Amino acid sequence: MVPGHLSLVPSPIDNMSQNINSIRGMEDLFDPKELQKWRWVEKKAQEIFERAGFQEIRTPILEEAALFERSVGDTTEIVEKEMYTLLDRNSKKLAMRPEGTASVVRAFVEHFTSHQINEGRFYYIGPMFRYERPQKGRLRQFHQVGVEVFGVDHPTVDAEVIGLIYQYFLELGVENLTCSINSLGSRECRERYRQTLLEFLRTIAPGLCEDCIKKMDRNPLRVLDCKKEGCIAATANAPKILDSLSDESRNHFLQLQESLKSLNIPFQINPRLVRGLDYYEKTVFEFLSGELGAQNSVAGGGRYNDLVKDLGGPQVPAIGFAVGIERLISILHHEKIPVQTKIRIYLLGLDEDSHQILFKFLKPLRDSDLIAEQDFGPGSLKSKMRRADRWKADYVVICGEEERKKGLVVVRNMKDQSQEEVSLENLPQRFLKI
RNA sequence: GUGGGUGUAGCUCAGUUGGUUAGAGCACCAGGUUGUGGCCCUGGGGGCCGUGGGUUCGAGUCCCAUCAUCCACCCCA
Repeated sequence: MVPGHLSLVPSPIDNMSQNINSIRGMEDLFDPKELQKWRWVEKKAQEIFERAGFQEIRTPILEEAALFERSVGDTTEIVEKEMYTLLDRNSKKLAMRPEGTASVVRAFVEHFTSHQINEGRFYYIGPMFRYERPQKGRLRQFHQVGVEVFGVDHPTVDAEVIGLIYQYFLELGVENLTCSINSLGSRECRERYRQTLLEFLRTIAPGLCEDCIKKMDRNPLRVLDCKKEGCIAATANAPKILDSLSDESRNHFLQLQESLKSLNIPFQINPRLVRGLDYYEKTVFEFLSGELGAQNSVAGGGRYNDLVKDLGGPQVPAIGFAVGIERLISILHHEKIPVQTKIRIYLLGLDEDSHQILFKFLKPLRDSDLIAEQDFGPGSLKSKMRRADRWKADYVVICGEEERKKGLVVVRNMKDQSQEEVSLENLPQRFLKI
């Protein structure tokens, strides 16, 4: 170390013995049962959304930070406080995506609208990143499945989209969800409402909490979202956004309700529902679970008719939503998950020569769509059998000196404990008839 | 960023008013037939008691700091 220089970084030697652990709020997934749920959730999403004419899209995790500043909004919590940003080697400011919509819109503008294709239906599955304090239902790396529909501004499409999530939950067997909807109106309605609300809030400001007073001028709508009793009471008589809607927006909202009813989707109107992302307008919605603790929102979304244009594309209306996979999985208790029932075969040799003989069968067995593993480990037959059992083998193929002399192997059925001798030539076929 | 709870074996946790070599269950390993798993029995390995300071003759136990984790606020999926 250079004398006179303070080293803030521990020397490599100090570091040597220190374990490196996963970053807070980011998890390793390796529990087979948990992963089974993940696959099920992902598979169902593919099925349902592809049946509804959506195509998958995979966008990069890293984007220019400006993308999110311009879409999600640079005064939102997500962008202000929670975004993972970094400078690349050219000092370009990048961000790990905190949500999916912005990237999909960026890609849509880049690859579709540039060729006069102004409609499209996309779905995505992938990790999102937000620098928050982890707690129940909240991680720093979490995963979402989401969909975006570009090209139509029609309430029936809103209902279709909400219906798709509803069906998704239904087919996964998730219960106890409530769907809340609201309308923020078009940009014009929203601006008009902002003014009336602001005027109202000023008159009741003394009754609001500190946070709300701070929020008031920057984003007055969010005051309505405050969960403090005092604020809820103080704003009880606040002008309702639904009263500020233009005729067009109001009709849109009413038609949406009609469509939802005809689809038999239960919903409630929550006039205080305001989403934390700036790009929403008109329809917003959210699915809440009663089993999640404080972070009870499993899915949320809304319409964003001006975002495509804001990001440099033509005026293309759109609507989308995202489902939180971790939250979804945590309320997915009753496993209706179809289990894989392939036969598991454990090849167990007792000496080197037997290993060689069995090894010849390993690939053929796997090629016949069976799950096969060979034991090369140390130990007695007893301990090898223990391993086979722990591995949940259906059959164990045993080969030792005795078998080698006779040119056969012993096949043990682990369930009924029966054993039979099978000649080497017949070994792969032995399992095909099961 | 703010508040509260918790950090002892791979996992779930005991650990008395500070007092010898720190415990249990599960898991793991070995043995109980010289070549046969689960159940049972016996034995075994494995802990700088999160980390760093302090008080004390003596700290897993008390004090301070720090880190991690969980829950809540905030915000969101």
